Parts: sequence; structure tokens; C-alpha cells
Amino acid sequence: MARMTQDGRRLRGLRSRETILGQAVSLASVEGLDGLSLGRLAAAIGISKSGFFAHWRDKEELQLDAVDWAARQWREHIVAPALRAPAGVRRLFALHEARLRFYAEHVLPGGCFFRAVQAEFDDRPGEVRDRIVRALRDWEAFIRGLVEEAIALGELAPGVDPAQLAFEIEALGEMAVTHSRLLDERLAFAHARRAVLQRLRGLCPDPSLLPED
Amino acid sequence: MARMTQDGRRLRGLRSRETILGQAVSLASVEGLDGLSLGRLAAAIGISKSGFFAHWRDKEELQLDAVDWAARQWREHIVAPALRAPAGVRRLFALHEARLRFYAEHVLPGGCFFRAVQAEFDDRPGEVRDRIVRALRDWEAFIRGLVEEAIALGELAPGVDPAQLAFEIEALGEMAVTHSRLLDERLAFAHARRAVLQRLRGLCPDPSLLPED
DNA sequence: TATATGAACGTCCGGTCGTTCATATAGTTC
DNA sequence: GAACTATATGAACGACCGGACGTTCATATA
Repeated sequence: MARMTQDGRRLRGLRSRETILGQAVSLASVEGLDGLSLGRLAAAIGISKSGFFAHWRDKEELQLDAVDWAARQWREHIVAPALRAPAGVRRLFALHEARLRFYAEHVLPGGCFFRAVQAEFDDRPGEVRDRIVRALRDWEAFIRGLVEEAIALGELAPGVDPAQLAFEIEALGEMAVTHSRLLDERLAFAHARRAVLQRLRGLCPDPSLLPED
Repeated sequence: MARMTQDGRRLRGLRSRETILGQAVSLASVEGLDGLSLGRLAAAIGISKSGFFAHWRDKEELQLDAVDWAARQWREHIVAPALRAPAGVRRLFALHEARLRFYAEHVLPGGCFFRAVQAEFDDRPGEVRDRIVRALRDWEAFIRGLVEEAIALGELAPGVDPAQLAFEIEALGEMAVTHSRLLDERLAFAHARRAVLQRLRGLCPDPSLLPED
């Protein structure tokens, strides 16, 4: 086994990378990707600032990986659970509920990584912004796909505009974070849940597929 | 005329204050209230950095006044035009359209001051956060009031929950900014407008009060 | 055993940040 | 005119930032 080495150094490095990225995403959900300084990130983990440069060329490379890491976390916590629900309108609602659960359980101290960095980078051209945009585009395309699937299954009225409905679901999900952090947390989730639920029931020929409230 | 002085110094000072605050709100809509540095703010106006301290004790005092200034701008550009529409469901929709127009006309280079600073300060306790929260609370109370008025006028079904509907309208309005800055601007406004319009028409006993689309 | 490599460290640099201070300039009041 | 005050300036400050550098240590390869 010549090339495929069992290198304890690389393993250690991979573990460090994961630790750092997880902490970076957590902190960035609070202070943003740029507001987060390497010094404070290092202090939060308990390593030295210069240790970063063994893993990333500069801060931007770390930011790029942090976006990818957050997208992966999103898929694991929100997309994956939804895919366990039956396809159609129930899966669509399961997706929304998984998102609200993710927020309610405070997986990230700042609530939502993407909300923080979208507001931060929407005016700042560059690779980081591009990657954030791509993540958002993929996410909304995924919602749109679920809507189309529900229409194909006859669980949503055929006249429904998938992009329009995806926009609405995304809006209500995101407002849940804002409201929960600045005003009333319980109310925020209740409003966000009820809005999507009633919207879907109104478009669904068989509302009994969904809970009443 | 002993006390009531015609002081050209104070007048000049007031004008400077307004200029500075307007520019501060513009820049903060892009980079946030903290991301905005005094040096760059001074450079954008063409004054010296230390000139600020003739008007404000420290940066936080300026931030507090900037929040108030932005709230005033919001009232003038969005609340005031809506109040010229007839009370009821038409006024509610006029409010939403005024908001979308405010975004579409790029009054602020960053799109929305409050969106930027909410994401920035939701995790940072202090007076600035408190003032941002108060502005948001007042704004949603205003929407809620318009909903209640529409119900009282019989233009919305009596079963409507004002807080719930206000939440939905606010969510769709805010998502218009995010979408317009990161994805497709035209689509963003179209989706946000149509979502609220169809929602109101669905709740309104006389949908002819509102445009068809 | 000798050599190479990846991870992590401590130190230092140039630059920017908010803030302070002494000073200059107008405009107002006596 | 002198005394006073609001507005603005430029120079300097300590703190912190991202990043560069040489070094140390543990591990892997030959």
C-alpha cells in the first residue's frame, strides 16, 4: 500500500478542520463571516491564530469552506429529515417544520448562518458572495422541485406557480428567525408554521393530508 | 430677544447633523452600523474624522440617531403615502406597494437599513439593539392596526388574526429585499407583490377593491 | 536511522479602528 | 472692541485586525 497512507497527521488535520469550521459557522451565525475575526475564532477553539494558515491560505478560503460546511449542515438537518416524509405536500410541509425545528433548537447560536451572511455579503462582490448566492439558488430550486412534485402527484392545484410558492415559503421561514430573535420567539414559530400550513391546505385538493393547525 | 437666539452656528450644526445622518444611514444599509467606520463615513462626506465628536459623544450615540433617522425616512417614504389611500384593505396593500417601491427605487444603496442592522444587532445587547427592536415593534403594530381597521370596515373576514397577517406581510416584504439583491430583482418584486395581493383578495369579501394582479 | 512533511506555535509588521486633545475659526453676546 | 461658544481640524493614542515569518514537534517514509 504505497500511496494510500494511514497518516495520523492528516487525520488529526481533518479533525481540526472540522472543529474549526463548525466553530466558524457558529460564530459567523452571530457576528457574520467578516465580523468574525481570526483572533476571536482561535480563542474560542483554544488554538493559536497562526494555526489557521496551515489549513487555509487566507481568511477568504476559510470563509468559502465555512459556507460549504453550513450548506452541508443545512442539508443534514433540514433536507434529509424532509426526505423521510412521503413525497408531495406532506414533504413540503415537513421541510418547513424541519427548518423551524432547526431554529427552535438553537443549533446555531445566531439562529441562521445564511441569514447573517446574506445581509453581510449582498453588497460585496467576490467569491464568497457567489458561493452564498449559489447556496441560496440551490435551496430555492429544491423547494421549487418539491412543489412541482406535489403538483405532479395531484396534491397541489395545477395552477400553482412553483417559483411563487417557493418564494412565499422561504420568506415565512426566514422571518421566523428575525422575529424569534428580536421579538417573541414562541409567536414567531407559531406564525411561520401556521402561515405555510394554511397556505398549503388552501392549495391542496385533499387538505386532510396535512394537520388542521 | 434674550434666549431665543438666531444662531447661525446652531443652524449650520443642524445641517451638518442631517447630512451626516443621511449618509450614515445610506452607508449602514450597505455595511451595517458597525461595519461602517467613522473614517470612511467622514471620507464619503468630505469632513474630518474628528468632526463627529462635535456632534456626538461617541459612535454609539451616532448609531442611535441613525436608527431614528432611518425610522423617520421609513415613515415619510412608506407610511405617509399609504395613509393617502382609503382606509381598509386598499391602504394595507398601498403600504406594501410603497415598501416595494422604496426598494425598487434604490433610495438606499444597500436596499434596506433595517434589514442590515437587524441581522447585525440581534445578538448584541445594548441601547442600539433596543432601539432597533422598538422600531420593528412599532412598524408591525402599525401594520396590525391597519389590519384591524380593515376588519372593522368589513373589508377583511372577521376571523383574520391581525398579528398573523401582519407577520406574513412583513415576511414577504423583507424577502423582496433579499431576493432582489441576491437573485432576480424583477422577479423578487413580482413575487412579493403578488403574494400579498392574492392573500388579501382571498380574505376580502369584496375583492374588486384590489387590482386583479 | 535519516529525511521529509503536516500541524501548530510565538512573534512581529503595517494598517485601520474609535477616541482624545490642543488648537483654529467663525458667529453671538456683552 | 472683548469674552464666549459652537463647529471643525490635524496629530497622536492604544487596541485590534489580517497576515508573514521562522521554529518546534509528532508522524511517516525510505
